[in-house]
Amino acid sequence: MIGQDNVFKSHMNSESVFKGNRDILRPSYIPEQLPHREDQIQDLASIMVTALKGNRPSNVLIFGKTGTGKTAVVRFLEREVNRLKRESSESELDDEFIDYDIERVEYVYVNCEVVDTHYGVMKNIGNKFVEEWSDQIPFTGWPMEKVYESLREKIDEEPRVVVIILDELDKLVTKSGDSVLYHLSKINSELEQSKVSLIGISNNLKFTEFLDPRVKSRLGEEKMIFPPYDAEQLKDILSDRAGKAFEPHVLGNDVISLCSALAAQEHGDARRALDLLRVSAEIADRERDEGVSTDHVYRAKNKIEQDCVREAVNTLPTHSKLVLYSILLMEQNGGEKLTTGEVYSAYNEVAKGSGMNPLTQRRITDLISELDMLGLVNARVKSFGRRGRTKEIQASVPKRDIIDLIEKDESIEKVNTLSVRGGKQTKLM
DNA sequence: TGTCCACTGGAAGGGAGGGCTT
DNA sequence: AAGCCCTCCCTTCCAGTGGACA
Repeated sequence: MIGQDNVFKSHMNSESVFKGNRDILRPSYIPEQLPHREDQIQDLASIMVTALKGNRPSNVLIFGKTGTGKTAVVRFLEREVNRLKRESSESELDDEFIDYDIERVEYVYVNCEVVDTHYGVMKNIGNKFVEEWSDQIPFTGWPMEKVYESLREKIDEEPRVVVIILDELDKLVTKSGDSVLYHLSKINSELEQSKVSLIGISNNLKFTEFLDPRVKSRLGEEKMIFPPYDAEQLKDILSDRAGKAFEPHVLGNDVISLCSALAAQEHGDARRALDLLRVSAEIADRERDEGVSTDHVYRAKNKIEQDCVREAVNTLPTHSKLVLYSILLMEQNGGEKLTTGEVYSAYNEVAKGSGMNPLTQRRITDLISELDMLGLVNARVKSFGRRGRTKEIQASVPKRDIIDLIEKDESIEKVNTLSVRGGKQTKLM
């Protein structure tokens, strides 16, 4: 029941620039057409069509930067196969598919950024073929060999062609090595009824260097490289989606061009372009503006960047937060280009002040490297000759904002900034 | 040219925490 | 309950390093 003065009421009745489903502007949405990826779709379809005939398609490795449509193309084909399967079960298939064995094709999608352990990947694949909860592989507890055996048996229960999509595969390999790929790429020799084909998706061309040569050759039977989109192509993609997502005449003249141009500067990232357009419209909506203007786009750009940093900081483990906090406090007190030793001393004080046992310096060097990888600090190794060799560390986030954000964390005690000196520290060891 | 500093970063291993098996 | 497995986070140990300086 929505009462007379319910807080949502005024918002529910307000006009929106969106025509309805705003998920159309989310990168995960797969549209009916993928502009400027027709060639890639055809290439991949020509490999995957083998599966529809009941044979094993070659394994495929797909490379390309973020937002170049790799996942979209693969999932597009998955959807097409599922559509054929549906039509086939309802006997509505065209005659040309009469000789095909479409209902025996199964797709399994695993995002290795989310599931990044051997066990997790095997478990996820195996459980796709289980309906009963009690038959599921548990999320921990089994030896690897048993998980693999169970996965193999489940796949081989009936004759089928299983296409396993491993998205963000480089994340799995750099974190947990190539043993999953080793097992999956040789699984066909142990299957009696079924066949397995792998599609690996990665935005890092070099990750195959970490692979065992046998795995590398089995996995890379076919390779595809997705080029970045240029500004014109991004414009087509955005126009296509905007037509479905917005009421007519809502978008200002240059809104789509600007979103495309900004995203093209960042290696042609369509995901970025879509986010920009969506957030711009959300800002316009929130301010009850009737249309989206380029001003909204610039503000959306800032908002996305800020949200990214805040999200990254918020999800840091406590000790990483303490390290970042120490760096920011030292910089605020006049320190610049800090060394690992200086940061460690400051961190020691901050950790003790918060009632925590400080970690070792070895561990802190790893945490600093992680902060560097996240783009929250800039750390590079520099030699000072006789004065040693160490990292030179600088924060690359807005100091005051992030200090405030970290101080909101209950487990971290606000530190009297005067106690953490900028510049050279006296050693506490 | 050799020394030396202040680390870097790899390797190995411990232990806690999740959960299964017997 | 005891024994096992896997993952994560961490410590300990230590060889290696770039370049200023004697």
